[in-house]
Amino acid sequence: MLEKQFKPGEAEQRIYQQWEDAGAFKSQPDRVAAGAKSYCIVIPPPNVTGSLHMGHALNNTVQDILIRFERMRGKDVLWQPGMDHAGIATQMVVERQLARNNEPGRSDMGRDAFIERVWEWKAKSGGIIINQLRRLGASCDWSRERFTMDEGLSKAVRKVFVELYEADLIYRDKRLVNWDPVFQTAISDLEVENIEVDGHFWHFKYPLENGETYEFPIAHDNEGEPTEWETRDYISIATTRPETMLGDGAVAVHPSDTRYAPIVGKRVLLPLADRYIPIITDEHPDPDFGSGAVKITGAHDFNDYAVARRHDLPLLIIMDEQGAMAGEIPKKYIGMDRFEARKLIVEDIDKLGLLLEVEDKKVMQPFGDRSHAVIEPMLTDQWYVNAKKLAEPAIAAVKDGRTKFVPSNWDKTYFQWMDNIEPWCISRQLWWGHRIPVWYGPDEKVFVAYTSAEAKEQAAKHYSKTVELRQDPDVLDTWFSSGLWAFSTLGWPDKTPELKRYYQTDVLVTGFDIIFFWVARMMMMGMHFMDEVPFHTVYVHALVRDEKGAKMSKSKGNVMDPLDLLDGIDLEQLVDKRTIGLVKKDAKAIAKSTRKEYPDGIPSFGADVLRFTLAAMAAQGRDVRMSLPRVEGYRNFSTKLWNAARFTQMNECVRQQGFDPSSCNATINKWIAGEMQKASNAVTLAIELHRYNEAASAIYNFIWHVYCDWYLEMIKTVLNGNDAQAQAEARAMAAFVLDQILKLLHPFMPFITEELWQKLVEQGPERESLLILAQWPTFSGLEDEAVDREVDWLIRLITEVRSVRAEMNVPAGTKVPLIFTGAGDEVKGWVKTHNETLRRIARLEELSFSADIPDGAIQMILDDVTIAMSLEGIIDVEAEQARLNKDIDKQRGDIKKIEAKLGNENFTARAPAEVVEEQKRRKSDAEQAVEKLLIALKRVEALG
RNA sequence: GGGCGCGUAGCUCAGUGGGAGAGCACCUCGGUGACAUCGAGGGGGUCGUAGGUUCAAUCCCUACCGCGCCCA
Repeated sequence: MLEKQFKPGEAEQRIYQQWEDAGAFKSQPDRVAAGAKSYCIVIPPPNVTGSLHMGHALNNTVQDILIRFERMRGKDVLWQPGMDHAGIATQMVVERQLARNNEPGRSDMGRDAFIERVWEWKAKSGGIIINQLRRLGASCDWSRERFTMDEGLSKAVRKVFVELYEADLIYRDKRLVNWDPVFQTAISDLEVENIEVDGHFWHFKYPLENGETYEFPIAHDNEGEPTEWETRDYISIATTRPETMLGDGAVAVHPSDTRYAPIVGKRVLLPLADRYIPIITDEHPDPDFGSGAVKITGAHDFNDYAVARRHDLPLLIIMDEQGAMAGEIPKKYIGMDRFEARKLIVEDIDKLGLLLEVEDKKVMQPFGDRSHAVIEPMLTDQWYVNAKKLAEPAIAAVKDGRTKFVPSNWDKTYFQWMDNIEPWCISRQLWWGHRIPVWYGPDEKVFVAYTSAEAKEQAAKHYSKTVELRQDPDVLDTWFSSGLWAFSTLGWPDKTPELKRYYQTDVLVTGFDIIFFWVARMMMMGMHFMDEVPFHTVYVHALVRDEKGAKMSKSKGNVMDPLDLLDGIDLEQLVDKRTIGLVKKDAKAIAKSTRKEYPDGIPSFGADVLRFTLAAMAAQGRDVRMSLPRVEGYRNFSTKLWNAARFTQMNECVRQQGFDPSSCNATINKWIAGEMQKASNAVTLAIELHRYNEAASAIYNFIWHVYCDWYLEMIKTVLNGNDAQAQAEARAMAAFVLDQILKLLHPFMPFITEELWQKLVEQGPERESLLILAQWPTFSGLEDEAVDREVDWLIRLITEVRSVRAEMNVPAGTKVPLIFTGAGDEVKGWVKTHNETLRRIARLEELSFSADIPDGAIQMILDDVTIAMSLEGIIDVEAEQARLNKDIDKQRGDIKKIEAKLGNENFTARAPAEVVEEQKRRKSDAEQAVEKLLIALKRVEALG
């Protein structure tokens, strides 16, 4: 006998172990031999430093739904798991650990020792997330787990680098990059977050050479013509970053800006630096913004860099790798931090009498997404991928539909990025990562090779003698290796059977935030090296937000940890967790709101409930708002299923070997067979279309509102009755449908369904396999229109009786007789057949037929039949009149609306015939109802 | 400035060119041999605003208002 409740905490780990022991997660090549298709998903590799958040939970729930679904459909399924090495993040974690332990830092211990240390860290503390994914129920083939720094994947990386270099698609270049002064490495555009902060706009005077002057307009009339001028011996420039002025190479004005026309070509004195720089014209300055004159600091600003290149201006580097002032600038600033220097430079300019004005201004400032340091544009030598070239086939592949985005509008995002793609800077000044396979000779000649031995060989050939080579100290961007993920994990560059079987993979499931980072790069690499798209479908799911729609973030204190929903957490622990590491003021506010929102902490829901909630809320194109009441609702749903199973068990609903659902005689069994077929088709189709919320709601409704609310209720008569044959049929059918329910629900709620699957064998035949390996249901031919009509009538009758009873205050316990008037043979037959069931469910006494409606009865109209509910004693005449009148009004309202339509010639002439027919049918139904209701009303009035 | 998306019941959200839906919340009744994490019944919406297309618009188109995200 089943326990009273399902206990996820106890069951989940046990069941997961069973799956693994049975090898259920492993791919099944033998299925291919038997004619089945292969199906493959590569996991978006989580970060080795990462831990599970709601986004992962949603992402992996969706993947697991697909994987379990296709596995049950008999495909040879591979869900390829793994992690990426997360260059910056991991290096940061280990460096912090060293600092905390007062151990020698990275540079003190040296490169090899440090890398060894990172591996140690990984072995001990890395990859927490993998176990968290297991907790969620993810059925990845863990025997194939890969890591981007594995030997095989590293080999792939080297091959890709060498081949792209040889194809001129990788090159070295001196360009401006985003420089992270904390990690002292270049980072890509995508790793920069632009955030609006409070800043200032400083206005400086740059004096003209030799005290020259010009007339500058300071007032204008309505037409914009200048009316007043002043004589100036300077040009006014404005900047949000004064410290960069030491590196200015020119002042630029727009060619159409007549105000400055007299001084274009002249020179100004660059204050503090005591250099003369030219005034030039360029399209870049906006005449309407600030003074219209812009200082040009080519080596420290992306826009200025472009201007400097156009005009061949000097690129003066005035900062070092840590963001300290350096280079050919006055001695007093050298070595000073950039923000200190900013203050001092403003002061010094002020002292010179050249500070015009300081404005408060919101400025967009670039921050490193890992270090949160202000990013500096820096002129450095880096390695680049010619992304523009690689993007061409990747763009074409989406244009012609070889890869489809779901929902489809994401292709716009993809195109927008790909069409404007910039060279991809792939070198990073880090130690943790794939070392760039480039060696330099004594004369800086570049040798690109798979190994240092090969490089030496090349060099020996080139120089005709043995020379010392120096390997490039840098490593590659992490995304360079994860861009290969879809084929490197399958064994590429070796020609493995897995590569052949699973590439191209099927669906990529991802959040939109990494379309650029990852999807685009996998598309480019896949097209170039495999000559085929890496996946035919990219399913883009939403962001998980809090219940108010805010992005979850530590600083807002609204983060919901998926594991807390699985295991539960008490209030104090939750408060601690949310406030740790925050400044006091924030911590206090967050503690308060947390206490208010979760006065009892969070109860334990288990993985099934979390998964179902995420699936049910994952409507395409909309964010998921995680709310506790919703989670509770789905917990109740799982309990409902559990109790339904207990019910079948108590009633000896035992599965029958080889049971055929089309073999049933009883209407109700035929009906549930049809409903089961509809539900199974709906779930299947919805998953195929990636409409997970629709799939979830189809199975939810079938279980709760069809199987439990009606089917189980209706067969109780038979189950408790004396007809052994009917009883056997109902038992077998109830058990059979429950089995199908477990299968249909399994991709969403794997644990509870597997548990029931196994526990429901106390009687009946053994299971052939675990549920995870059972066959997905497909049915046809089980629907029967006549049966549906009959059961629909029963349901409407019962609902009507219940409704009227409640409305007329007939006590729930009172059994009342029902008299049918005007019933045809069909209805008479139905009533006879289901007599007992009707009496039990609707709490009725005797069901009889009569030509006359008795006086003093409550009257109901069901199609063409009037049904009287006789009560002992007197009915409330007024209430009954009101009830009937209300219904009449409603029906008449409907009739009026329909008449308006039918009276419109355009409608009858142009609308499809079936639509017109439908309206006519509805009208006559309503008229019939009104007619009967009026008679009923008259009868009641006669009483009064 | 460019792009994407969202305004539907008190809340959270589905949905559809032809009779407005769910869950939660709310109100009433109910300890009835699966289930009170339950059952039965009920109230509640001019589907953001204004135009247009159409026989017909909550749905398609346009504009506007409000909100969110991404990119510059």
